[in-house]
Amino acid sequence: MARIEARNNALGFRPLYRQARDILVSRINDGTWQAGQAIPSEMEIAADLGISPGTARKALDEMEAENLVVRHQGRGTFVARHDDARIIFQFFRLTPDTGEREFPSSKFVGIDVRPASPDAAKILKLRSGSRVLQLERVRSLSGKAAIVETITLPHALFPAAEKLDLPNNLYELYRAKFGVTIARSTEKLKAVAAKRREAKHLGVAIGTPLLAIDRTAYSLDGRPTEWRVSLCRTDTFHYLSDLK
Amino acid sequence: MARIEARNNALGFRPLYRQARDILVSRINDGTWQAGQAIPSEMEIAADLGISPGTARKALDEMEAENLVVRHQGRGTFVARHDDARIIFQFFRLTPDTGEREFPSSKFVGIDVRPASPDAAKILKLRSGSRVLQLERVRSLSGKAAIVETITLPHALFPAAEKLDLPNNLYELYRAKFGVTIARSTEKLKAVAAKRREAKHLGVAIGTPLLAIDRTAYSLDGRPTEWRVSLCRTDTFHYLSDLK
DNA sequence: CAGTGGTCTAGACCACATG
DNA sequence: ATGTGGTCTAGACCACTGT
Repeated sequence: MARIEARNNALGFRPLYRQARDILVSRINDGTWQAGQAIPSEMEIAADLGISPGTARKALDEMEAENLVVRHQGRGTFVARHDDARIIFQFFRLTPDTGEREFPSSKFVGIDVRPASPDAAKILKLRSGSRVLQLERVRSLSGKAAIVETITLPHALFPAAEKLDLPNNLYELYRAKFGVTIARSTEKLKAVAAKRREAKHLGVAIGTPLLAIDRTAYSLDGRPTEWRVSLCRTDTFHYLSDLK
Repeated sequence: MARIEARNNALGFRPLYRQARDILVSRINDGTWQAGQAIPSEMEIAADLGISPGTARKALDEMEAENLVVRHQGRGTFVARHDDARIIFQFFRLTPDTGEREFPSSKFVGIDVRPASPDAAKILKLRSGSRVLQLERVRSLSGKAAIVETITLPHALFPAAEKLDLPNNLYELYRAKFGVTIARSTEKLKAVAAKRREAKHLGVAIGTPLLAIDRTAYSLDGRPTEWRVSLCRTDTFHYLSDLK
């Protein structure tokens, strides 16, 4: 169907399996294959793209390593969903000191559309002054307010989102309603003192040390798509980081 | 040389390439292949183990993903060194807010051998009361004191280490002098208020929010080998975490 | 049983580094 | 020119899931 050139020696050599990966990713990206659905078998993909099964398999190996697909022996290969537990915990690292990892609940305390601040414009690569959607929420773990969070999104990518009933799992919303899949993110962590606003929301004294997480999240096409600043109390929680 | 059984169907099936990986890892672990050295070519390994080159390659793929070896097209495969920049930054995530990542300098301020605290014994899986080596140091980035660090090691694994001249890069020391290779680690992060001791070392006011990093590091054989608590000022630095 | 992904093999050729 | 790792192919068989 979509034959790939094997050789492109001049200055840029892209392996066949990576070209194949890009084609398969674009089919997820453009909605041809929806989250949770099975994609064609390795043999079919190989035939479609005019490559050998081993090469198609290597493309899928990469996509599995990137958490874009999930494979089940004997069943097939499926587009990853953001509500699979392991995908959620890919991004959510705050954990109770005792007990199991847990998905937080959310209460939105602010939703509005405004011109992008210089910081927001820079991080999201927007023209300064273009409109952004700003969400504020308080998240709880084990029934205890743990996180005060400000989320900034390009309004052009999420039109009229401010009129929706916002769910707990935003990344699943981005995908389902706006066709935006968050693939990876970068977080910068600092320790800061609680100011009046967050102290009130979290029920701690002003000046209490909080963990500030400054996250930029990137969609499948590699563009920065969400800016999120989270202030977390860490008296009974911690941020878990595995270095491999 | 060391033939592997292909089939072991009864209740535990271990792929050939993983059995091969384990054999290769043990050769790094026992010092047969030293850090920085080239290991035999894929063809030689395949012949040695009585497997096909593709299977040997897959074993090496895994080891490369685990940062145990580094491959260079046309040159060969080499045992990873902890002084390779990318291996250092695998574990050291504190970064100046402006500018490039940088390796910190160290000044040791305390070295002694003592009975393990209950916490230390639990984390390092030691009998309570067995002896541990405890190191304290202050680390600087861009010439500015940034981290106060307490490192706890099983004394039995690092005999007479307290008499050595301790270098900046401890993981390279562990490997070179004691044959212990640190392969991965887990970090728990919290925001805490500076107490008198760390405030003095870092030149900040008591009560300043600091980032506390509680790291347990595991050696090649999977056993907890080092416990490290780092208190970091994050006014001009941040902890970088990539979520993929 | 058929169909899927997972493992393993065997060999050809390409890209890169070194002598 | 040689040897290394990297890519690609083609096919066999194994393990698992559903019908």
